[in-house]
Amino acid sequence: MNLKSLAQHLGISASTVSRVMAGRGDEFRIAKETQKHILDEAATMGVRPDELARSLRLQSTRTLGLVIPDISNPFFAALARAVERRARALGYTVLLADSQESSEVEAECIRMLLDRRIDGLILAPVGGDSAHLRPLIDSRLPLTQVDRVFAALKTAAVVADNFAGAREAVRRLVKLGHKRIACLQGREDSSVIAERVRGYRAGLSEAGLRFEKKFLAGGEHSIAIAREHTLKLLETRSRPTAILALSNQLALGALEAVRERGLVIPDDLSLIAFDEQPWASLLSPPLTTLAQPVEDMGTVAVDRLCAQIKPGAKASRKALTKLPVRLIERASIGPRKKD
Amino acid sequence: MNLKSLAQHLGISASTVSRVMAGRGDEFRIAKETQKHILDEAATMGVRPDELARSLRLQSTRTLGLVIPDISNPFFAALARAVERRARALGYTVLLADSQESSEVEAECIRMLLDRRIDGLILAPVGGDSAHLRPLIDSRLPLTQVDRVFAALKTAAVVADNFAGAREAVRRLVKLGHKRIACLQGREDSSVIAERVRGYRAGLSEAGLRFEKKFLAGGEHSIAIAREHTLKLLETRSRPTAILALSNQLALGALEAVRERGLVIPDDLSLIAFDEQPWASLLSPPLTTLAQPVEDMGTVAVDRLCAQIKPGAKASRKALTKLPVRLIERASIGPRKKD
DNA sequence: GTGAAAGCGCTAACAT
DNA sequence: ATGTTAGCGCTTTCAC
Repeated sequence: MNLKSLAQHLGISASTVSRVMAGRGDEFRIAKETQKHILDEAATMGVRPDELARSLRLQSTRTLGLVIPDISNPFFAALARAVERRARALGYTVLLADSQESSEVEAECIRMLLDRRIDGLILAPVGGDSAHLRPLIDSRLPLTQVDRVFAALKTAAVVADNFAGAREAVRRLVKLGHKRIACLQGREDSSVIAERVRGYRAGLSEAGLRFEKKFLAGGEHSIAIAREHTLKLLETRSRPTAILALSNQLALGALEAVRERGLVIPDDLSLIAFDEQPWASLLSPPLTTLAQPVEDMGTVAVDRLCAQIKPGAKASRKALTKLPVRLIERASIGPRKKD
Repeated sequence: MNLKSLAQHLGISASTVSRVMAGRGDEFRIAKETQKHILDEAATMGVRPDELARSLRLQSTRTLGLVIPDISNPFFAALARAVERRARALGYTVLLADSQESSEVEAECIRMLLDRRIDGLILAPVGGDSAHLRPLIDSRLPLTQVDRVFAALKTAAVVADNFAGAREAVRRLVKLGHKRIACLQGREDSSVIAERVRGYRAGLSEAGLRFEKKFLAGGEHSIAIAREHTLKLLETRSRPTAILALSNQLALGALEAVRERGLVIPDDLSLIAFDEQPWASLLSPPLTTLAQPVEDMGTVAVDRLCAQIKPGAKASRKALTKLPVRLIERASIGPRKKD
């Protein structure tokens, strides 16, 4: 059932039906009576305009694409939720694609979304190389990067203040007397990790502590790898008295290692982790976290994207929005014990 | 840039270009040379067929819809991931919609997906009433329900064996000597919860234990509510010595309550929870869980859906696929102490 | 106030 | 081996 057959059924033209169904009956001064007729019949017959045909004709889909590296990571799940909610509020639908932490899959996702003529794209890139994003940039599709971003791409971007967050965590640990503070990182080629490491180093430097290479461990976004690296970290002769884990996944790996080694938090080791999670406060002891403003990140990303989509949009909305990170202090950190 | 202009540019007809771009050049015995021409030029000019126009013409979008109640629930996030992966492998794209645990939003999501002419829908209904699904059923769109299902709807469906899982948990607790076993439930009008409660009662009954209403607590899928109900549960004079939490969210609420009351697991209380999570093994003590085969559920749901989409599909693929739940025993359960 | 006709970009039936 | 034509369902310009 489509508009045309509905029109035939009612003995009027498709144009009129189309106009009324688009809610523009008054605008075209179509008789109230005719309007009511159409609307009533459409409702009872369950006729709704075909979005596909509509989009083809209008060359606009009212659809946004969202590409994230891993929907099973709670941070991205929360981000997706926020994006979806905001987009819905603005009348957009979201096409979600999971790049599975792979640039190849990411490229494929983007191609697919482009084929579907999305009106704009929110992208949390996997990281590493950005060569595969060239066609996207060239397509001039409205684009906002979020979380992980390639600064060189000069697109609108929304990130957490990863630098300040990491630095604050280190400051807090320094204040507690820690001098050997390790950092457990993820993929080094991700902007998020790079910024957090920068903040970590800045925190050390402020306190007059030397950055030690052996205290910068990790390199993968995986619980298993994080566990291994932490085990190694805890083996070193003068082992760290505090660890800053740069994501919730990494924190889980670190916690496994700590448990295996039989160490006690915070007596033997203080721990701070990025990403607030429902289970953080339930660990023994409760985990100190750096809460990212994930809800805001999603909302702002949609807003910044839609600002580009609007007809009169300036081409030059390239600014980077940086949102604050909040330290939630719990019992997983404590004063450095003599050692 | 589209096929037509590419055709003009090359001085050949649009049909030929279309046929070659669809990878059917040989089938139509188009000269190898012509094919190469077209493909090369398309590649360098970055021309790709418009999926919108293609879908309109073919009346098929190669798109599946997936509606889940809450993407920020790790169970559904994992499910979405599995569905996406499988669909991609079969050449489908997934449109994901989050119904935000609301039947109204669910109805809206479904309408939106229907408007976009998806080829099939995987639905994890919010639960409660199914009246709003009538138009969906009437549309005769290939449909598979997953996780939560309305049995009355007679569609293909994929669920975990919630009954057996809950029963096994109770059996295990009974074997440890527990007699006062409570159950912390979510929305009672969800088929998942109903089945788990049924399993809980079956487990009690098998052991000759009486079902006590006051030991069946909860009624909402929320950490905060679960905490409150658990607090009440632990206040009762002869309080339970074991609790079965029917989801990971509910377990988190229960754990908060236990911590607040200053009780020790498993000495004062044994705890088993549905849903395996990365943090379950890191709690003190590690949490005994009932792992759902979420990966399989997603995969099978896609397969069952695609079986309906295939041209020669039987209209009558209404069976319910039930996948096994696995008990992962950890230190959060122990023998009943004298009390 | 309403209708007829053209066209969005594609593919398939029917030419040759 | 390739081209011509019609039409998927919609919106919009132009006409009355």
